[in-house]
Amino acid sequence: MPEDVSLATVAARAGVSVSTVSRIVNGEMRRASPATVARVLDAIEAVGYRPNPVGRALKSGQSQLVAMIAANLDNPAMATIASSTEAALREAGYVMVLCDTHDRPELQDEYLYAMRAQMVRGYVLVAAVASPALSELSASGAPMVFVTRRNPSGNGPFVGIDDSAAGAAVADHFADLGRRAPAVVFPRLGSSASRDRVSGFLARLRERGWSDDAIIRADGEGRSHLQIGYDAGARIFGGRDRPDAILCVSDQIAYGVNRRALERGLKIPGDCELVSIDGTPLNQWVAPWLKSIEIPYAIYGAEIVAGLQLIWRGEAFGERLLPYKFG
Amino acid sequence: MPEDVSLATVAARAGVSVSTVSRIVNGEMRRASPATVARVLDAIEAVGYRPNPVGRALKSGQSQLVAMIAANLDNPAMATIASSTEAALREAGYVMVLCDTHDRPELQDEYLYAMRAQMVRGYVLVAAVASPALSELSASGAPMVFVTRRNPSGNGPFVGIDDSAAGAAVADHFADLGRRAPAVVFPRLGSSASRDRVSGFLARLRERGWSDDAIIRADGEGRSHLQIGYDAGARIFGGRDRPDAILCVSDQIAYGVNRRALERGLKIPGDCELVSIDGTPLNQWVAPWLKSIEIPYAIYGAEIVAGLQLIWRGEAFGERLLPYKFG
DNA sequence: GACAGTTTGGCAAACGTTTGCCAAGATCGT
DNA sequence: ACGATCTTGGCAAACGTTTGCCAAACTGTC
Repeated sequence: MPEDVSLATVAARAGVSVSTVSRIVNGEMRRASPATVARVLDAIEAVGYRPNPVGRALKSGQSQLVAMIAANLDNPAMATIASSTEAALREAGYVMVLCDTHDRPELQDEYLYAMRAQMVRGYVLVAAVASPALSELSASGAPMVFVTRRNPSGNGPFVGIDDSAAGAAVADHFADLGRRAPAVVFPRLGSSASRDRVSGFLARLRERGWSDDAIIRADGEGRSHLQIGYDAGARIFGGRDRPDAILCVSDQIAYGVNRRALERGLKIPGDCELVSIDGTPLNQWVAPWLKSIEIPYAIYGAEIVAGLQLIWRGEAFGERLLPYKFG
Repeated sequence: MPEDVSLATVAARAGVSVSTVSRIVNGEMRRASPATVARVLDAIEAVGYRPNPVGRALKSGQSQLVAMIAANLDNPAMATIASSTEAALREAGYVMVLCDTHDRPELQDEYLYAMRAQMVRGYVLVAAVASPALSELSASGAPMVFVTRRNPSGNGPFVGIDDSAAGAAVADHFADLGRRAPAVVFPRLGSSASRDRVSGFLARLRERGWSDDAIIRADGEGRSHLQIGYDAGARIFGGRDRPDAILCVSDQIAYGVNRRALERGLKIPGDCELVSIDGTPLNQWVAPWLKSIEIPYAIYGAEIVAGLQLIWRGEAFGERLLPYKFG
């Protein structure tokens, strides 16, 4: 209903100037007598005034918008991160702008420029990829938080898990279970997360007596983790050395590997134990055969926003490693 | 790099006035001599000018923002709609703001007001729920497109499938297969989509000779379709009349029903044929046992944006029913 | 009763645009 | 050579805010 109500509308109704209303709206109550304040507050109520974020942004040089630049929304894990971040931002009075880069650096750059033009308050980069605009922006000191993958150019605030430790935990699990032929499946173009998971896994296996070439490694090309798992599965199950335990660095890779296993008539987890890192809740429903390191994506949003707020206040925010569960 | 470049920067460098630059930026080439145009274009290039969307929005009363108000991002189908819409909007030069209402009317209202304050160009409502602000906004003639669920208050532009026909197609499938005891599982608080799917299914079964009480109906409470399916599954499989074919009005409901079936030791699709309406690509990987009406969510974005553009041009846009595939 | 200090509130500029209007200068027809 | 018309471009207002600064009008003090 309130169509065109601005400070001027309120000011006219309360019989004061625009500046007085503005100050009251912004909580500077000392700048007016109690009587005036009351009159203005009444007027605000009466006409249903709400501050115009655009005018505010123009004047102050920053909007209430926060950009989330994500690599791929079709990935349930990222969708959950997006959803929880959106909720946390709203809670804090901000509005989330969502950009899906499909993992392409040019698109990421286009978005970064567009978002700066929008005077966004901050950037949340989920699984960011290296790109010119990113290093530029990161160097300029813009408020940003990296999620899942660390800043590909330099470092910066990070929210995620201890990927290396997660990989090691899976190695321990395989070893404790008495498995003899462990394997790991990962994307060829690894992010920092993938790499850390794999190297943590390998390092722990070495510590527990495996020789390096006794560990089967299979990577897959492309951006689709489903396809990566499926392709790698072909090589793993087709080779001479059949693994009896496989670490998949993401849920989707595990889905792909499992499909291949099914096609080959293998029993999961009977013939081969499958463990993934992600552990989205959907697994319980559609992939009960899958054991996972569960990453608490649903609380990422709160951590991300807490981090942003620290940065806005000028305080330090290095990294926040969240606890995972091996369920 | 270009930090604070505005029309004024360009104007100063080209030795013309701000207005001239503005007009040229907006393509009004006839308002200046070719020489001037060239000079201005050079200056724009040199300083790396990009129009400030905030200033523009303030002046023109509308931003380049389009609000997507979705019920639940954790649902892969909606995530895909969000992703494809985002891509189509970017293509057309707009920026998507994402709001997740978790199906709650108050939150939806909060968002609608916030988005109007942002002077968004249009609204995309995915699975909208009835709420005061929605009827208000819808009555005010704001540009909006309803997706998946029709406008709960009145009608408006719609993008979706012919839900009733989809339900009927499943009924035909069951009949043709010779199934004798069909069932349907749906959420108690049905959206227009759910209702149409169910009624299309029932109507066709009646046409093909079933009496109304021979058809098993099971609904479930709550917002989680997974849980709805799981709960309904308990009743369906626990009852005396075991169905031999079940229509689940969404993928997630089917996941829930299937889990229950597994727990009861039933073979899907051997003992009972399961068909869902949604058919997200993930099914091929994690639910090969599920037959689906496949809704082309990946092309929703393009249709939605095309619809918005029609509306912006003042042309009519009633509804767009997209073809589904029964795969 | 004069002076300083404090309240209270308004004026006006600024943020980056867009656009109606006006004014020179150029072009043309007669 | 003179008015009519067109071209080219600038001035200034406006969109809704915020905020530095100034000016009344109080309050209190000696």
